[in-house]
Amino acid sequence: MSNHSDLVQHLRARGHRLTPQRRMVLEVLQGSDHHLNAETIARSIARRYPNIAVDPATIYRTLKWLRDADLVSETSLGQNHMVYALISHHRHHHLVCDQCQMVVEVDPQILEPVRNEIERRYDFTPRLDHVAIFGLCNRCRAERAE
Amino acid sequence: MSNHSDLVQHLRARGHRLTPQRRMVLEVLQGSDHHLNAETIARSIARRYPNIAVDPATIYRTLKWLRDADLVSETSLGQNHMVYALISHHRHHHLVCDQCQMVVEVDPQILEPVRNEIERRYDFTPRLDHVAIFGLCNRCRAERAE
DNA sequence: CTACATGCAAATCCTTTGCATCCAC
DNA sequence: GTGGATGCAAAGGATTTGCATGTAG
Repeated sequence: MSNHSDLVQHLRARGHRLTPQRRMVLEVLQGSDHHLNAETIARSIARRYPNIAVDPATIYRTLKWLRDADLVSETSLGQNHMVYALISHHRHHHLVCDQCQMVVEVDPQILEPVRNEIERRYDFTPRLDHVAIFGLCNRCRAERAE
Repeated sequence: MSNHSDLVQHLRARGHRLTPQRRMVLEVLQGSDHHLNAETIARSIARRYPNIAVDPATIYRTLKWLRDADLVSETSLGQNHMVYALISHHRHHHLVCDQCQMVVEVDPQILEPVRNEIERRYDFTPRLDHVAIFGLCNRCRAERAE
C-alpha cells in the first residue's frame, strides 16, 4: 500500500473522511522518503499549491490522525520538534550528532542482532522501526580533540 | 569520578564557578540512577531544601553547562521534554513496554556490536550510555494475540 | 573587584484547543 | 442534512533570553 489511491481507499474503508487538506498532507508524505516536520509539510504544500494555505493546526491534526491509523510514524530526533514519515516506507534508523545536529540515515540491518538478542533473552518484542542514536559525528569529534 | 567532591574538583580545575544552585543540581543527578527532566530536578531540590527554590532558567542553564562539560547526557525519549543524567561508567539500558509501562534492565553488552558497527561504518561515536528501547513485553504480547 | 551566575519576567518555539463555520459523505 | 473537519486565535508547555542584581573566585 504505497500509492495515493490505495491509501485513500484504505482510509475510506475505515470510515475516515477525506478532505483536500488531508490529501495534500498525504501527498507530501508520499513524495518524500525521509522524515518531515509539520512546518516542512506546510511549506511543501504551499510550494505545490501557491494559492492554498493549510493551517498548522490542521497539519498537526492530520498527522495525529494518520499516526492513530498506524499509517504514519511520529519520531523524536532529539530536536525541538517531532518528525513524521509514512510507515510503509523502508525502515531506517538515525544517527544524530549532539553537537551539530547532523542526521545520518543508518542501515536498518545494524539493529537486527539486537532485536534477536532481546527477543531471545528477555522475551520482549522491541519496536525498532525508527530508532535515534545520539552521539558525536566525525567532524565534531575532531573539533573537540583540539 | 562518581562522588560529589570529585565532580566539584573536576569542574573547579576547569575554571568553572561552583554556586550552591549548581551543587544542588549535581546532587540531585548523583542521587538518581535514571533520567530526570528539568522540572523533576527542580522539585527534588525543593523537597530536599524546603526553603530554597531554584529558578527553572537556572536549572536549564546548569544542565546545558554540565552537558557542555561532558558530565551530563541530554536525551530525547520521544516525549515533549529532554531528560538528563550523569554520564557514569555504569551503563544500563531499558526495555519499556508500550502497553503496561513495565521496565526491564538490559545487559549493556547487548549494544556493543552496534557500537562497533556504527563506529566502523559511519565514523560516528554513539553515546550508548542510557538507551530506552520501546516495544511489547511477553504478557502484553500474549494479551494482544487474543 | 570583577566576571560570571542568578532571578525574574517576557519572549520563543512547537503544538494543542475552543469555537464558529464549513463541507464530505 | 449532519457529524466531523477546518481556520483562526488564543492557550499551553518546555525552554531560552534580556537585564538588573548578586556573588564566587
